[in-house]
Amino acid sequence: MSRKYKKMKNSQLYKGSLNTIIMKLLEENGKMYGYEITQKVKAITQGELNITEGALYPALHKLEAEGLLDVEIEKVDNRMRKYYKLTETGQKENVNRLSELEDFIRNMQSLVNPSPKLEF
Amino acid sequence: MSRKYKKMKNSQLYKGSLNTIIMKLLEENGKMYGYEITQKVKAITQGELNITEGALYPALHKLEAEGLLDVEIEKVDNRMRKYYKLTETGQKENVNRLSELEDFIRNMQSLVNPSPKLEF
DNA sequence: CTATTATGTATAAGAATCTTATGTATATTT
DNA sequence: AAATATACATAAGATTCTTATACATAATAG
Repeated sequence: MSRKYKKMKNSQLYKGSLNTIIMKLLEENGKMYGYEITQKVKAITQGELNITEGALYPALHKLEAEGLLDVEIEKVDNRMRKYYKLTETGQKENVNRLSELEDFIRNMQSLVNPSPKLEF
Repeated sequence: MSRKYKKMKNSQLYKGSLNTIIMKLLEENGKMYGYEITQKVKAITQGELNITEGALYPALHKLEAEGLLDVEIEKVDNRMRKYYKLTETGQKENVNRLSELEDFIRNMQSLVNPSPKLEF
């Protein structure tokens, strides 16, 4: 019964980007555990994106089930940690997803920031 | 019984961005009808993002119900068109959403393209 | 010292958004 | 004459997320 009310309400825009974020962070850091990922994301985005456990853990389990992540359990200070890292398949898939993300960002910028109409 | 198979499977990344896209296009073009929006988006993204009717029409109806869009029916060539435009509230809300989108893009770039670690 | 907060994982119920599949109808092109 | 393009609409199911719990230990605050 800890877990104080944390009203986060991330922008809907982040919906669908969690898997890509997880995989990119794992690529970058080698291995990470769930709680560490939430803290890292919060730090990088200066508190703007707060990944909830209810979203994170199912996502990690799914990526593992799909063979994109490997898990390795450690016990630190008597507390359990599940370290995740990309499998080889995961590394290949990560390349695709980052490429998709670049396309996505480029397309969103085209939509929102159209090249100005030329005046004659 | 037309409707040829159109397998689109947009990247999950676009999930959550439809409302923002709609409102931005309406701000830019004054008024648009549904089908026009799908074609415009396809053109701008060079075919990479294909908005489905099953997503678009419910989204338009919801934005209208929320008071962000106004609708105006016209008949062109004996075919119905429902033109949508931003209400005043919608214009204000659009500013917020575009600002959220900028933050989102910035954050995603930070996550994916971190500033290189300095070496000493 | 005891209550809260931080660290750490997990799942279930429900909301929100989207894909896929239809349905209806007219205009245009093949 | 048939297929495609234009134009709207909704329902079923999938996916992803929020919110609310649950359990457990370590560290900090009052």
